[in-house]
Amino acid sequence: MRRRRLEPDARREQILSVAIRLFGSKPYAQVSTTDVARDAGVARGLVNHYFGTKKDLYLEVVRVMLTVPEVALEQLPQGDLAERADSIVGWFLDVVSRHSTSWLAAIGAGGMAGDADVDEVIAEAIDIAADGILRAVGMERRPPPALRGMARAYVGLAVYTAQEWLKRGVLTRDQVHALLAVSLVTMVERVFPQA
Amino acid sequence: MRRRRLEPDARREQILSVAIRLFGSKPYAQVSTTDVARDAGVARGLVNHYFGTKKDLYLEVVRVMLTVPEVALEQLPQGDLAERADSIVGWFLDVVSRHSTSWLAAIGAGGMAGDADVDEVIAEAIDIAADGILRAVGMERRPPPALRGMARAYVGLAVYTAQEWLKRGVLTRDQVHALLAVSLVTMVERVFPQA
DNA sequence: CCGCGTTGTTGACACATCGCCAATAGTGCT
DNA sequence: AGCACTATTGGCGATGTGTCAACAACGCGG
Repeated sequence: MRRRRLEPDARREQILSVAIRLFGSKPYAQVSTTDVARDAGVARGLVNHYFGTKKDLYLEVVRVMLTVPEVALEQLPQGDLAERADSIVGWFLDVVSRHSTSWLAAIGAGGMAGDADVDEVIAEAIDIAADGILRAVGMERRPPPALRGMARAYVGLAVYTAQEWLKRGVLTRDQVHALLAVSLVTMVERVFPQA
Repeated sequence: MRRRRLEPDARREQILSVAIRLFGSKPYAQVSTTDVARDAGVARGLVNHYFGTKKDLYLEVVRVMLTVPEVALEQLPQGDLAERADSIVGWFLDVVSRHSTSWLAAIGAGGMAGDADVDEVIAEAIDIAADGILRAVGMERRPPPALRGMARAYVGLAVYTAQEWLKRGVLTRDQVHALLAVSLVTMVERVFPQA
């Protein structure tokens, strides 16, 4: 058996990419560390050596999957609320549809939702998205907790709606876009002020 | 060792109640059939005998948890849209807050989201809720798929928002109520017509 | 070119959980 | 009381996971 010796960073990267592919195609419980090791052409023990526990590996995967380019959030048009809502929704749908399968698997927690650590990682991603929404619609820099909660709820709407489009296929992109844009304008004008 | 022999229905019911309690307090992976058997004062093999696999048992649990009283959905006030939206939202928040912990655990899939069978059970519950929403706001009996998709997305918003209230505590019930009522009216008037 | 130490890598052991099934022993009936 | 029915048990085999001592690939000095 020929062993190949890689730089730790390279090996870690390689195993991680295999894990991303597997966790992106099957739920958590249906992916064994043996699968990851086999596909990476590596002993199972090495996976634990680099990532600790299986859940730790999964946390890394989810982190990568949910890390979306934050770019182009600053260069939003300076038009009125409706225009800004339109463009932020379009940006969100672009990001989601680009790597839809892995994104959906991650946001659905691929079978580990309810676990405290996994929930925390997902919550962070939703927080980032919610803050992006708030900034895009011209909210203050330091929003009160209630306002952020409302923004997170809106992100939840966006997630569910995107699933109806990408997973179920019962909505078109235009319908999703309209639903989210209208909802966002309504929330900004009539709900957010209550916080 | 003293054995006690029960009627199959009674034993099944007893084991199920224990499973509901455990799955309601910990995610799927952290509940072993050994735990269920021990708390039920029963051999582990008996759990498999009555429910088959562990996932089958979990499916039963989720089914029970998400089965909410469909009552009082017919006796909604016949006022205008805003009034009907108000009362359906109030009813939803009542149901959710009554058995909040178990309901949240179930709708979050307690660590099995992504699994096809579990997703199906949850999807059925959301379907029922979505149809209830559509009927409450006076929609047709046989809504087109797109319309049901939009209604399901709204249910998703309700779920996320309820979590911000019950789990995070950053929103008050009044704020949640306002958010959901306003959103529902907006969707019925300006989004649903597109389907 | 050859030992030699560093360390990436392996294989196996211990433990936990699950599905399954033959053996066991309550329970009601004659 | 004896018996048949079946609810119930306990253990076996398979699978998955974390850990760790041992192994070997690669760089380096002689």
